[in-house]
Amino acid sequence: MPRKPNYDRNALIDRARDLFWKQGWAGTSLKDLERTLGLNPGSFYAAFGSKNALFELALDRYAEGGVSRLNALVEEFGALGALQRYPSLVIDPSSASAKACMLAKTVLELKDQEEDLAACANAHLSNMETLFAALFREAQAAGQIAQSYDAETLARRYQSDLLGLRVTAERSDVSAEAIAQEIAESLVRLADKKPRQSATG
Amino acid sequence: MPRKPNYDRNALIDRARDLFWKQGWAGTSLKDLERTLGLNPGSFYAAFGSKNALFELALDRYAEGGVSRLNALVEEFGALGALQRYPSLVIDPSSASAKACMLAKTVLELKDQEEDLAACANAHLSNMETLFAALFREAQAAGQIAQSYDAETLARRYQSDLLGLRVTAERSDVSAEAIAQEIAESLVRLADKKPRQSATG
DNA sequence: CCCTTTCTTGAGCAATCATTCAAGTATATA
DNA sequence: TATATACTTGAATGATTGCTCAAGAAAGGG
Repeated sequence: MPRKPNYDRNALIDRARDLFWKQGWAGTSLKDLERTLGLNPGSFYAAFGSKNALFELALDRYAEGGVSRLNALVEEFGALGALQRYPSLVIDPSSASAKACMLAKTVLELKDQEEDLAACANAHLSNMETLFAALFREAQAAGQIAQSYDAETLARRYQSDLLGLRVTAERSDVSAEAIAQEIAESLVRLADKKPRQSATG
Repeated sequence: MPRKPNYDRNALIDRARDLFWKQGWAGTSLKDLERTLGLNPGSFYAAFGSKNALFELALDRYAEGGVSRLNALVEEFGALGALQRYPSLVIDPSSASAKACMLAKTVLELKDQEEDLAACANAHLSNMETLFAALFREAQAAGQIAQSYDAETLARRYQSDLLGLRVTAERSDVSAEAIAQEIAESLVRLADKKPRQSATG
């Protein structure tokens, strides 16, 4: 009997994700959202409940996108190939509304102010790290990376490099692409060499 | 004839720097500042002019501290020694009010909203990169790093790794220290090996 | 002690914040 | 076509934002 909303909720979440990604949590007012989504306050709150609820949906949507882009690379290029190409993909100027990782931005901005949202972003980052570790293990099983490395350690370092790359990309497109290449090349060097037991102080 | 302020302006800037560092620009209200600095609105505006003006002072102060800590390491351990120790120093839990770089946080938060402040942070980051490059050149002159590397490229990559490390440190103290060690060790490997001309797509 | 100069106080400003809600509008079923 | 059910509208809420300014308090020089 009722009436259907005259908007595509899914598309609205995408647009909200892009806006939050670019402007951050505090930097995005409800007026901004109303304008970008074409929604009046009443409709907005009927659809999403609150600004924070929509932000969490945007985080989930963002993380989803990252995972599926990574999986697409795996299908086409295999585990190691995906790990090598992901850095370049993620700072591709033509792709997204921002370079820096939205999850990292959220943790940095909201750690002290909105624990719940920061925790959500953190969980998504941990999940990505787990995916990376699985890919490193796969590359090891394929003999492309020496068994002597710990996949979890490699994944942590890889994610850290990725986060740095994406911060750098927010500052300068040119030097970022070179760094992305270096990250990819460094993975090749893990094939033969064995890691030392760290003893440096 | 006049009266002297009953506060230490320098100390206030330090405290403001710590607060802005932890909470960000939007996350720090004037009420927060008044409380932390022990200043009423009138005194605050007499002393600093505006919230943004104080934020810029805080950025300068922050950058100053980074430079002088790096220089102290250089005096004690030389160029390469400083580059190796700086990552660990910068995420030392006992040192600072936050792990992530305040300059990077500022760029990420304010790039689209407060161009002037973001540009200021950006300039400080570029300055640090220049310092890193000089240290890499010094290490090359001392025969500790192969001449075939480009010091500017090494500096850019080093800074990017550092930024990633500090974002990671904001999430987990334990894995960050391990990454800091890896960054230090990777510098040693630059001694003998020659870089390939990058040709990977 | 007086006077000038500066600093401190805190009430108050307009603007903006996220959010609510009552009234009006459209639509699918009967 | 009537009715029930949602959705849309937009004015209004109280809280908070960064900031101003007039009035009062303190302290140096004479």
